[in-house]
Amino acid sequence: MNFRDLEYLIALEELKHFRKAADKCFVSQPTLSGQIKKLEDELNVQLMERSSRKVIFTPAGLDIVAKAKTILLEAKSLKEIAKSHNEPMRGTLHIGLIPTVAPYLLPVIIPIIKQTFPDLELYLHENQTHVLLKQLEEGELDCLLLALLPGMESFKKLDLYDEPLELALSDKHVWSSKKTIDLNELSGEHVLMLADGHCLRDQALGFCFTAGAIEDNSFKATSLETLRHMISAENGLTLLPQLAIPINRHQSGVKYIPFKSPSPVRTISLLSRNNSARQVCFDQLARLIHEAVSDKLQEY
Amino acid sequence: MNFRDLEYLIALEELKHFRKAADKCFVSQPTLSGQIKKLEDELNVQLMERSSRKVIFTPAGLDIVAKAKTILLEAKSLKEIAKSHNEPMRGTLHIGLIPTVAPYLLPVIIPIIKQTFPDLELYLHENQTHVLLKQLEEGELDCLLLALLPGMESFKKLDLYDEPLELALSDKHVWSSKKTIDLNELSGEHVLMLADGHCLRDQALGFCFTAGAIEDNSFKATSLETLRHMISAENGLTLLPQLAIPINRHQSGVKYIPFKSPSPVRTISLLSRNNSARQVCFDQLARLIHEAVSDKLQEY
DNA sequence: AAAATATGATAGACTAAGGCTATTAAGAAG
DNA sequence: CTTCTTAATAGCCTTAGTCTATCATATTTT
Repeated sequence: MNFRDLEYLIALEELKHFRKAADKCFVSQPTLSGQIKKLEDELNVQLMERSSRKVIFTPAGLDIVAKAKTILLEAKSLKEIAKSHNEPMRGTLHIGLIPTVAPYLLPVIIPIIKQTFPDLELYLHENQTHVLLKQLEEGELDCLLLALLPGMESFKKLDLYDEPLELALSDKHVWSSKKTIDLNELSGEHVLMLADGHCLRDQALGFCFTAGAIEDNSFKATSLETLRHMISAENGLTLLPQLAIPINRHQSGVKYIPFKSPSPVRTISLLSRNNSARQVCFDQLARLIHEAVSDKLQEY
Repeated sequence: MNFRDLEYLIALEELKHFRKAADKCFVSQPTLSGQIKKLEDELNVQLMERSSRKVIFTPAGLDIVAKAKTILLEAKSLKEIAKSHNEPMRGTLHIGLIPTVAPYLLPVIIPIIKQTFPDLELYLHENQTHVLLKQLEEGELDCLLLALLPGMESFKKLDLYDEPLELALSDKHVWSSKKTIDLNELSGEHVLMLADGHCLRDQALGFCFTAGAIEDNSFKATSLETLRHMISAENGLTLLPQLAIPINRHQSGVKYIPFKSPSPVRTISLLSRNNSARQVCFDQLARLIHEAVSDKLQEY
């Protein structure tokens, strides 16, 4: 049995005439005759009576024509589904983000995405890098927005923006009035850090180690916001990414000082599976995010 | 697109593995790969991501798998429908009967048919011969139960029973105490007849003409029951088929006298289109009716 | 009654779709 | 670096589906 056979059958029921039905299906009369016969053999039912004057459908034939019609409708609907999925900026998209990116990046990009791609239905998953990578690999997520680190080479990468880190300190701190600061000045200083597992912790630790700074082991923050409050309360120091910093670099008792060039920086990228079907979608999304964040970072 | 392709796709979604899915479908892995690829090309959507380690379905793929499943279910249901029609003694049957047969034959056969073939749904259509023949030809009726007449050769015929005609007369009539009568005794007698169009009228007229009897033109009955009442009221004569006659041959002021051999007789047959799909059904039905009526006629 | 017409079935050849085996290519794992 | 796994590719073969031409049958016309 065959979609084509069902079409032949339906045409025949409609026209009650082999040659006319064959014409309608753009095949020869013997072809249609043969396929109808084949269908009858396969179903082991006589679908119609033929004579040189009339084609009379049996009850079986009529029942089967009715069912055939619903099948062809379903098949058409399947093609419609395929067509609707053809538009790349449509449908659901599961995006993974790391906690040091999500709360600061999303307010910048979500409104623009919603406006530009209204048919895109976003699901946002906040998790640490290693979890996200696993979920991406398993197909639970479609793409990730995170800081690029070694070990991500097996994924397709689209760079979005380079985000400088700045020094955050209490406005009571002796350095609080500095306009800029050199990374090496941190030498010997105690710096507060995020908890294990946050990639920003590892990156910040790297910069601090190079500069000769020391991690303050008395406290490990579980989020940037906690870290920020600790700076204000404990008169400590830390590194924060620029998007987490208010434009005027002074808020709630915390001051933010940019580093002199070369500033410590992290690269935020869009990661997807190498063979993902939605590269077109990701390309467009990456370009949009790149532009939106460039505009925003320019303000600093 | 193809039912087989959809099966391949569903197996692949279930197993997430080309070779295993191919095994499940009893084809080689390259065959399945190729058909899936063909399906993707045809639908112009990527249905899954392949890597040497994983098969991850796209949202499009999942949607299409879901639809494919419903299509295959419908296809299965179509085959079920075919199968159910395969049983010959099942389903609807439109039977045409003539008015001089229906009221006397049906009480004899309907209970037995219902009991023997409970899955047969009967629709009974009472009409005169020429109407029935047209309806049979057009496919509106499946078979006819009627008196065999010339001009029915183009249909498939199954003889059911030969029904003798008997003489009906008032129990006040001088002949009313006769045990039997010879057809030739009707010579010169006035006989009441059915109205035009009833085949029994033509048959009875034939016998009477041969015997030298004369039609009483003052009255033409529209049914056998009217005719019977007229006999009682007018002291007339007529011929009635045996099934319309009470067993004891005397009821409501009418007596019935069988003819001496050779008795006038009509043949009741089952007619169907030569190429009807339900010959098996008709054969069985005919045999059942033949037996039931033989038993009944034996009682006279 | 014979010829013409209409209509579905059959025969035989051709094409293309679908299938197989063998091999390749690309990742992943040891 | 090699081995293993797994999907893709190449090349060949079989079969299903198609076509044209013709036949068989029934109906209508002459």
